[in-house]
Amino acid sequence: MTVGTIRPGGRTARVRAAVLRAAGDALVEHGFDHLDLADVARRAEVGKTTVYRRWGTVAGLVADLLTDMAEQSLPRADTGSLIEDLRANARLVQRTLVDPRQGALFRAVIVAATCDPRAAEALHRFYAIRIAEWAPCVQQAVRRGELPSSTDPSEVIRAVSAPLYYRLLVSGDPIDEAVADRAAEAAAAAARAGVYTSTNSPN
Amino acid sequence: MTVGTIRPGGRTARVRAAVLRAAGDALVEHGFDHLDLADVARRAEVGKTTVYRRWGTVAGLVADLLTDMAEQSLPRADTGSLIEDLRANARLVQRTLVDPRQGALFRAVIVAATCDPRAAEALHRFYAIRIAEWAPCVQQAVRRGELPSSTDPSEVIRAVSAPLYYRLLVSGDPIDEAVADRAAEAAAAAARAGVYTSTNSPN
DNA sequence: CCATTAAAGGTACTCTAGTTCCGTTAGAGC
DNA sequence: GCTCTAACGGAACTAGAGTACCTTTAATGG
Repeated sequence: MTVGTIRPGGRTARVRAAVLRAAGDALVEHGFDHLDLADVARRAEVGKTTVYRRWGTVAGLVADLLTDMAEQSLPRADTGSLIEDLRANARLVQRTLVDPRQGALFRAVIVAATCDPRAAEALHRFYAIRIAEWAPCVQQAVRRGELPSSTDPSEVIRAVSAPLYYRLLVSGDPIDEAVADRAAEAAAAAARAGVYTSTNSPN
Repeated sequence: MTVGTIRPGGRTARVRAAVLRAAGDALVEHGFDHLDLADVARRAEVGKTTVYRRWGTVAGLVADLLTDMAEQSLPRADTGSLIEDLRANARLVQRTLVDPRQGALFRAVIVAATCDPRAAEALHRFYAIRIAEWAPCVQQAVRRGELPSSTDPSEVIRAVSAPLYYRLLVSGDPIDEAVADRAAEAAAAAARAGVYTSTNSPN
């Protein structure tokens, strides 16, 4: 065997999978702070040296967890109506954030992103992917003539999620279906009013 | 002197002020994680035992810092036009989040809130106060007939901030004046469309 | 199937965040 | 201005997160 060969197969991949799963569990239970890499190693039935060598810090581990999460994506809706599509998106986000496990996970990775550049990079890529996945439903609405032609699709999708994350992280207000629906309606109303057109350069 | 007297005056208050200022500086420099209470004590020229005794944990200290921040509030705008008032609010938030010191501080306290119940409580009270301070400009717009009568003022104010915080914490996209203005316009458009009316109970 | 060596595992160690203990300082009441 | 004690300060101590070092396992290429 030649020198310098990388060995991603078999054991290495198995260890990574076990550690990431354990990291998710530990994050949900203890949160981003109070997260002990030795505890993660124990849960994953893996040497703690391995965890420290491969991931180094809690933030590094979370960054890898996010990269892994970005790979599994959910299909977007396509109902033929902008408001219905946006509502579907808003409710998907709402259910995710309200879910005890998923919600805690998202909080944890967002926290990690504010502490570590790699985690931040992974988080931003994650949302860039998610937003790009849903942008087509705005583009279709433009083609159908529901929205101004120069509407920025990403901006509309971001506008749907923003109020939900604001509640999760900032105001702490409850995130129910009514809130999700209002977020979708608000984004649609603003888009229709031309707020998200690229020609709209406010003084 | 009687047993059980509390002594908030003089030294105690001085120590608190010095520690909170030092905590702010340290948060801005190192962030919420990597924050060492011994370091805060050193900066404040105070015994580290004192810091541990009075605040216990990093999260506890940040919670107190937030309580202190909530007390100093900025006056709201009153231009006589909804969109102008909302724009003023959006730009105020934008400048705060973009400012190196303030931005880092806000990130830190939001992170602290996801880790500690007391910090969360303090954060939610902080934003409840800020939102209540700005709600009157929506109420006036309602009185002027710019918005439907049953519009929820708090919801409009939240809608202005949400996209900015979303960028700060989630997507990592830049937060410039144009973004702030768009946030204000979007909130105004949605409000005018009746999205934030209490009678709007989406299926 | 065998040789080679990434990558994992175990143990002993270090270093520092957080605690304990006790002596000192200074604010509140008379 | 004297007393009492809440609150602060310093130093020694403890625990556990993170590191270093060396051994063992198993993936890869021939």
